[in-house]
Amino acid sequence: MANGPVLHRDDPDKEPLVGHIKVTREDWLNVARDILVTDGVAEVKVLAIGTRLEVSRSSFYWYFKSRKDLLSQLLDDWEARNTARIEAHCAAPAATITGAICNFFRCFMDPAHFDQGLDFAIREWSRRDGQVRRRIDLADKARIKAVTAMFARYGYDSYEADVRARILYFMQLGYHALDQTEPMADRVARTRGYLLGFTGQEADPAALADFTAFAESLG
Amino acid sequence: MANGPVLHRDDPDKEPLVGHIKVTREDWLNVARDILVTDGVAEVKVLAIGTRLEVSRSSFYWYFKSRKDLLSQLLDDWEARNTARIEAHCAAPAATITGAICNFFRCFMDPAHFDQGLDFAIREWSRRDGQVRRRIDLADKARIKAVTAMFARYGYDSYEADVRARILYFMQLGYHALDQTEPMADRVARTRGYLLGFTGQEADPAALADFTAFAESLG
DNA sequence: AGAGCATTGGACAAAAATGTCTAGACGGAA
DNA sequence: TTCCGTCTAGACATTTTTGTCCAATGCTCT
Repeated sequence: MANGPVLHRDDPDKEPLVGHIKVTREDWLNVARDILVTDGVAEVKVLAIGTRLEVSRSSFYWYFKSRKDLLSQLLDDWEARNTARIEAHCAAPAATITGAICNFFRCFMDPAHFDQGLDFAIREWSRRDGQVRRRIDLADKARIKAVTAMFARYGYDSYEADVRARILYFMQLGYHALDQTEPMADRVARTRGYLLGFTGQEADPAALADFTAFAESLG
Repeated sequence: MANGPVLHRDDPDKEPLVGHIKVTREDWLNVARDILVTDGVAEVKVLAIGTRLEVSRSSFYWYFKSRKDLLSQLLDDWEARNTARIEAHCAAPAATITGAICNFFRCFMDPAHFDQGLDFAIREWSRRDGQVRRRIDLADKARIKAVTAMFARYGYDSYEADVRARILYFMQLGYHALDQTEPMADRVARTRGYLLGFTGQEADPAALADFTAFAESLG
């Protein structure tokens, strides 16, 4: 999607090349990012990108040292795009926590503000690459910190703000991280609070005891 | 992980081949599944599997027509494993809905009952393959139907059971589906109920109005 | 118009991955 | 033991993808 420029075509018999527009480094990056999002990192191939840009692979190696170099720059690009957006939206003023949460949602709804597909694709990529994984983890920490601060602004104490931030953030992102190292007990405990509230049983101490016993039995 | 058999080695100077155990179709399938889970479908390569099994690629083509054929059989295998387990756990008897939800959780905690990594890997795979996507969609429908029936057994009406089933199911699986076609308004509306309950503001009509207006403004 | 740089095409090489074919090893049945 | 069906190694062919090199083209500036 969304790679504007049509490119250098010097077939002698074709168009006289009036609107000749060169393929830029950004063009390569844009197409690469699109393929990363739709097909995964394994499909980000030099020839495929070049074909879509209607140029040979040669010019790729003008802008990038290698395929590996391209992937690295793709990561830099993502880092500069998404995390700062979330932080900004969380910091936006609102009269109530409800309004602030709406602000948070808005961030994810405008592709100009946040590319959800890109975030997803890189999260998937991180599963197979330790380097990428480390950068994702740092980004998540920074983002959750921002959401926590948002809740804290409306009077939630440290613990309450943190739990709400994590659930809100992971509900929205789809909890793709799926941290296999996190003990199941923690996930149950965290989910417990939500379920009790949602099922309208928060006043029922028996149900709370059930869940608590269950979570502790996992230790 | 977990590929027991060591294999045919007929180096004349090595071991006399006493415990000769052949590589079976299941061995190929097991290693392929493991690679699918840890590295994604793109990394499921004939040579890689063969190396891990310590046989040449030749015998692969004895059991499978092609790489494509292997992937197809991997899908069949997954279908037979996971969905039925969820349905069984949801149908298990429990005194209260709280207990039933605990049963549901247990299903995901025992790798013998449900391979979460496999489910995740295939969900990811489905993003790039329409055929796979269709099978995942059918599986999700069947599973949510089972969870809905579970809530219904404890007195929730049709709508309430369905909403709770979806949230419980997707919270647990991590909402990997991330259906891009589902309107954002629907997601907000669905999440709204949760958030209102969780933040303890369900008694606040102003907050409810805020969310409702927001969801409707997305029309 | 000419010089110089940025960019590109196309030829070449090499690596990685799939698939085919054949000879042969192994074990069980005749 | 011999024979046959099952399974495997290794050679060969092909396709896909990456990376290198160099000549040539178009643009910009003079």
